[in-house]
Amino acid sequence: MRTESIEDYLKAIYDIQKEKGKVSTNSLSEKLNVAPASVTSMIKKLSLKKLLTHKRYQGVKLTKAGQKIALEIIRHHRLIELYLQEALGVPWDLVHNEAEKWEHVISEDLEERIDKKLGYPISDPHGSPIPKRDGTVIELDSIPLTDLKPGQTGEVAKVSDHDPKLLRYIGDMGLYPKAKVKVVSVEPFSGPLTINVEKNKYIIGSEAAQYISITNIKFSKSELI
Amino acid sequence: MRTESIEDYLKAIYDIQKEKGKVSTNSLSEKLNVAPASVTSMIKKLSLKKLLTHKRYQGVKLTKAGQKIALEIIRHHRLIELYLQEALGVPWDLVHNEAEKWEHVISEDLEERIDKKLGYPISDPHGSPIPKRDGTVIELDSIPLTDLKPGQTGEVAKVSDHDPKLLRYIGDMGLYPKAKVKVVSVEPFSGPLTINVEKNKYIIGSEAAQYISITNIKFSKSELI
DNA sequence: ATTATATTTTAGTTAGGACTAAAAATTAAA
DNA sequence: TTTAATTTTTAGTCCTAACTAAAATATAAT
Repeated sequence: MRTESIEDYLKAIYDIQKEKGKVSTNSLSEKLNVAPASVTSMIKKLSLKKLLTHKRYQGVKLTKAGQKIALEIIRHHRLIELYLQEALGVPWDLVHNEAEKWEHVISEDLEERIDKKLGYPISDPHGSPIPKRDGTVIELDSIPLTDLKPGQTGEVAKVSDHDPKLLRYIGDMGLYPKAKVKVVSVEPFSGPLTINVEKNKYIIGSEAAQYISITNIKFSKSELI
Repeated sequence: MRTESIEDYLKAIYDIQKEKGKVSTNSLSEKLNVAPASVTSMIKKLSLKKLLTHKRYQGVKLTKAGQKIALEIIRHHRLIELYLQEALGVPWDLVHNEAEKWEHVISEDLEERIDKKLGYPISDPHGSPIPKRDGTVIELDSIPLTDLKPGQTGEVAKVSDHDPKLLRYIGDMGLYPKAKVKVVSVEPFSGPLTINVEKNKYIIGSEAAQYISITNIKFSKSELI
């Protein structure tokens, strides 16, 4: 059987694999907010179902079958996020939680209708790519805003979507995907960054800046962008 | 806690109460497709939670609190059905199953957005009234199509929504809510009915006709409607 | 190399919600 | 009213997926 819980685990594994490479029991425990022991037993089950492989103390890895399910759910999630924003005006800091539930119960037929309605989009409101039905995903490479040097410009590729408060903060500065950013200065010791977003100047803490990914990086001498 | 299962029971109880008056353990068992023994234990739990009262061998009755939840879920269900049809073109025989899942996970905020988008509608695609947020429901009274006598006309108030095949059959004859119907003749021994729908003539079995409710009944001598 | 720390797993519970089989209570029929 | 049929409840299991506490294994530090 394919429970909601199983889908959540597979999705989490996919995400962590992408982010950190290694998927440990503890990282899953933290991401899913369950005790490590619970993760162990679920890993055992998923392994039996051949949805992942597991080497003790070296983490887990999705099989083809496991990844297929993970991508299907992620596709649901991101299509739903975008749909809620576009069609129903749900603010971008709330779409995530709503999608988190709906993603498990939407039919393939409805998924297809939504996809069509949106014109077969390639990314969600936070800039993450929407996997295709066949499991293709195009991840653009990007680096954290904190890695830019003063004088460098780029555009927002994606932002982390898990904390609504953070999203509201980021949104207030206009840091949506595709927004042009220039780093004006960076304070030492992980201090705040002074940036220009489109024509406006902001100061942003490195904590928050970490969650913003930038692509298309260039160097610019101009005061503006 | 308010689980999906609990919500399903409360909804089923509300429906049966409306339909048959008495809500027995067996009727719930049948409607929910679970064993009678399972119903008994759930009734015990819901009774403890003060969501219903129960007199042995006389059935259950929702409390105010129980009815409130039931109506909230039914409201979700019907709003979602209509939304899927209107906004995404989901055919009316499929909206029920889709809504059956989504109804449990939609937020009140999203419910409100959908309600607004639809212009605060009063009934779903099958003609059932959409309860208001405050728990108000306006049920129009109507009788089964099988109860009409030859020569009587009326309009479709609502149709049963549980069987997609039945709905497709009904839909093919144009028997949507508000459609004008005239009963031309009725064969004895629960035989088929000859009816006019708008301008077209059909023969429909009494089995199917039972699930179509008619309102606004009049007598007409005209051949047409 | 030995100790300390961190990570993972085992063992044993718990809660929700279903099931079957059998007993008990109620209603209907003879 | 006694028997028969129906309805409901008990009793005991099972499965999923969480939990805590304690044991085992790996990694890091002295």
